[in-house]
Amino acid sequence: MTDSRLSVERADSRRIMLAHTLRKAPIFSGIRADALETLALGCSLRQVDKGGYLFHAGTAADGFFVVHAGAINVHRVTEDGREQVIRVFYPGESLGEVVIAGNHAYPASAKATENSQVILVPTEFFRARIKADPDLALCILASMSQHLRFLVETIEDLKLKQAESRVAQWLLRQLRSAGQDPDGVSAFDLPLAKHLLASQLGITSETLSRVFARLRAAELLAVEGKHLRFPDTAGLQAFLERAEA
Amino acid sequence: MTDSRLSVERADSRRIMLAHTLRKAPIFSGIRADALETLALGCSLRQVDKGGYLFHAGTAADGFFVVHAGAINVHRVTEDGREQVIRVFYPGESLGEVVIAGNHAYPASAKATENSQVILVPTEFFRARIKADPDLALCILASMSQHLRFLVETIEDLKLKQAESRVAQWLLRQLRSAGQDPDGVSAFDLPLAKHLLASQLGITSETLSRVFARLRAAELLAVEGKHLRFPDTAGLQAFLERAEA
DNA sequence: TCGAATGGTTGACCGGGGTCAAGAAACCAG
DNA sequence: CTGGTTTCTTGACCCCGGTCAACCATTCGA
Repeated sequence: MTDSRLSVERADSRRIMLAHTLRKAPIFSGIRADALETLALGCSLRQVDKGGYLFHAGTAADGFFVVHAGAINVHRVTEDGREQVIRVFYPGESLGEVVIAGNHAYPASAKATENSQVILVPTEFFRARIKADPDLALCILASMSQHLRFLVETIEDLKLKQAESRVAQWLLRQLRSAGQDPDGVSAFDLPLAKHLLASQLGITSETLSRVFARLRAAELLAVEGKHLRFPDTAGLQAFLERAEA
Repeated sequence: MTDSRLSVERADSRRIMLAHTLRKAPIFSGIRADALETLALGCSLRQVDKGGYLFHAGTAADGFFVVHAGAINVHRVTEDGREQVIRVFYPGESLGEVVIAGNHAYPASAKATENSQVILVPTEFFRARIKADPDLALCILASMSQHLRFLVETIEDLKLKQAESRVAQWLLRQLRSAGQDPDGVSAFDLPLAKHLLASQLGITSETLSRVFARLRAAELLAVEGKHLRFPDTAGLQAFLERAEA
């Protein structure tokens, strides 16, 4: 029965791969390795091509997701078709945990902005796992807290700050999370298309272009395609503090 | 030892009162009565005068709160002093659950907009209770999911809808949640000052005034101080659908 | 190799809503 | 009633940023 042996091996390596990805996800950082492997047994890997949807706002919930590769754009769409990006998720990050509580649908839509792989953690399966291991509930709680903080800050920014501040702030945050020295010359590559960044910041791509142009004129930024260099991060910081408000 | 007996009786009646309020809070709707009374033992009632703060953004977390009476305004303040209301909470609603996960501070500030009483559920105590009764974690999860949905919708509204739509939408929601027949003549009293409502909707009080004036001109609304009457709710609904975008 | 599609930049225009300022109205305490 | 707050309304003005449109720069499939 070579066939059956083969499929067992495949299932096994798949489980190990899933568990490996789950372990790298911050949401499960507090979970023991064996518990994670058990969890991985109920999960599945989904391939989503660029532009493909993981789910639509208002549709029934399969479960929540952990990004394995690629990038997932979570957004709302109005009746007349305009989009507001809520946030873009990258490998290791989790989204849609909101469906674990209650039988509600997703509050937003999610689509891949590049070819992606995501791990689906099915709602019912995960709920059952929570009963066995209540720590899992705390994982979700912690992750949702993070999301909540992010959303609260976003709301403040959207109404209380202008386009320039939001862009400068975002740039400085990226610099920091890229681990660069905050007061030296540094640079990074944009992880998403500019029009998506614009939407996430609540502005149009035209406005983003103009802000970049102004920062370039002030010699605080150099743009080469997706590659951004910052000749004067301290100056950018000062610019932000001046523009703040 | 009349003194001690008295204090026991006081503590007893206080516990019963707290448990009673907690039972009415949607967040604990799934919890058994005896478990709630145990929970009430670790909680305390706080009086907050109008204008007084429950907590400030960034400060260490005591725990989360359930509103017993009054109204609590959760908001963010920028460095230059401007405020953005995130949401106003009324009796039965809970806020600050975000501090249950992790040792982080509150993401926003909360102050009473009228003399209020709130129940404090201390972080450490509640965490201990979760271990004894994991269902409590699910309560928090459900409540945070609600908040998350609310925030996501707020973000969409702030960027994608105009002042008129937001006001009309808010009015119609209030009408519905006031349990009024949605297609008859109806009315309600504003539960908060107009400038607060304006801030929650992400506009200035001047703009709110102007929107009210326009609705009045269209004979969709009559304003008498805090009392709002709606001679034509169907018309208001139509107005919203027209203005949506 | 050449369109066609996609993404980005720039300019001209304009409108929603913010700001400032002056009243009006409501709400007190004396 | 009266003077002082606080809250709300209305008008005049103007600026940020959205929209529309033209124009590059890349990428990609045929």
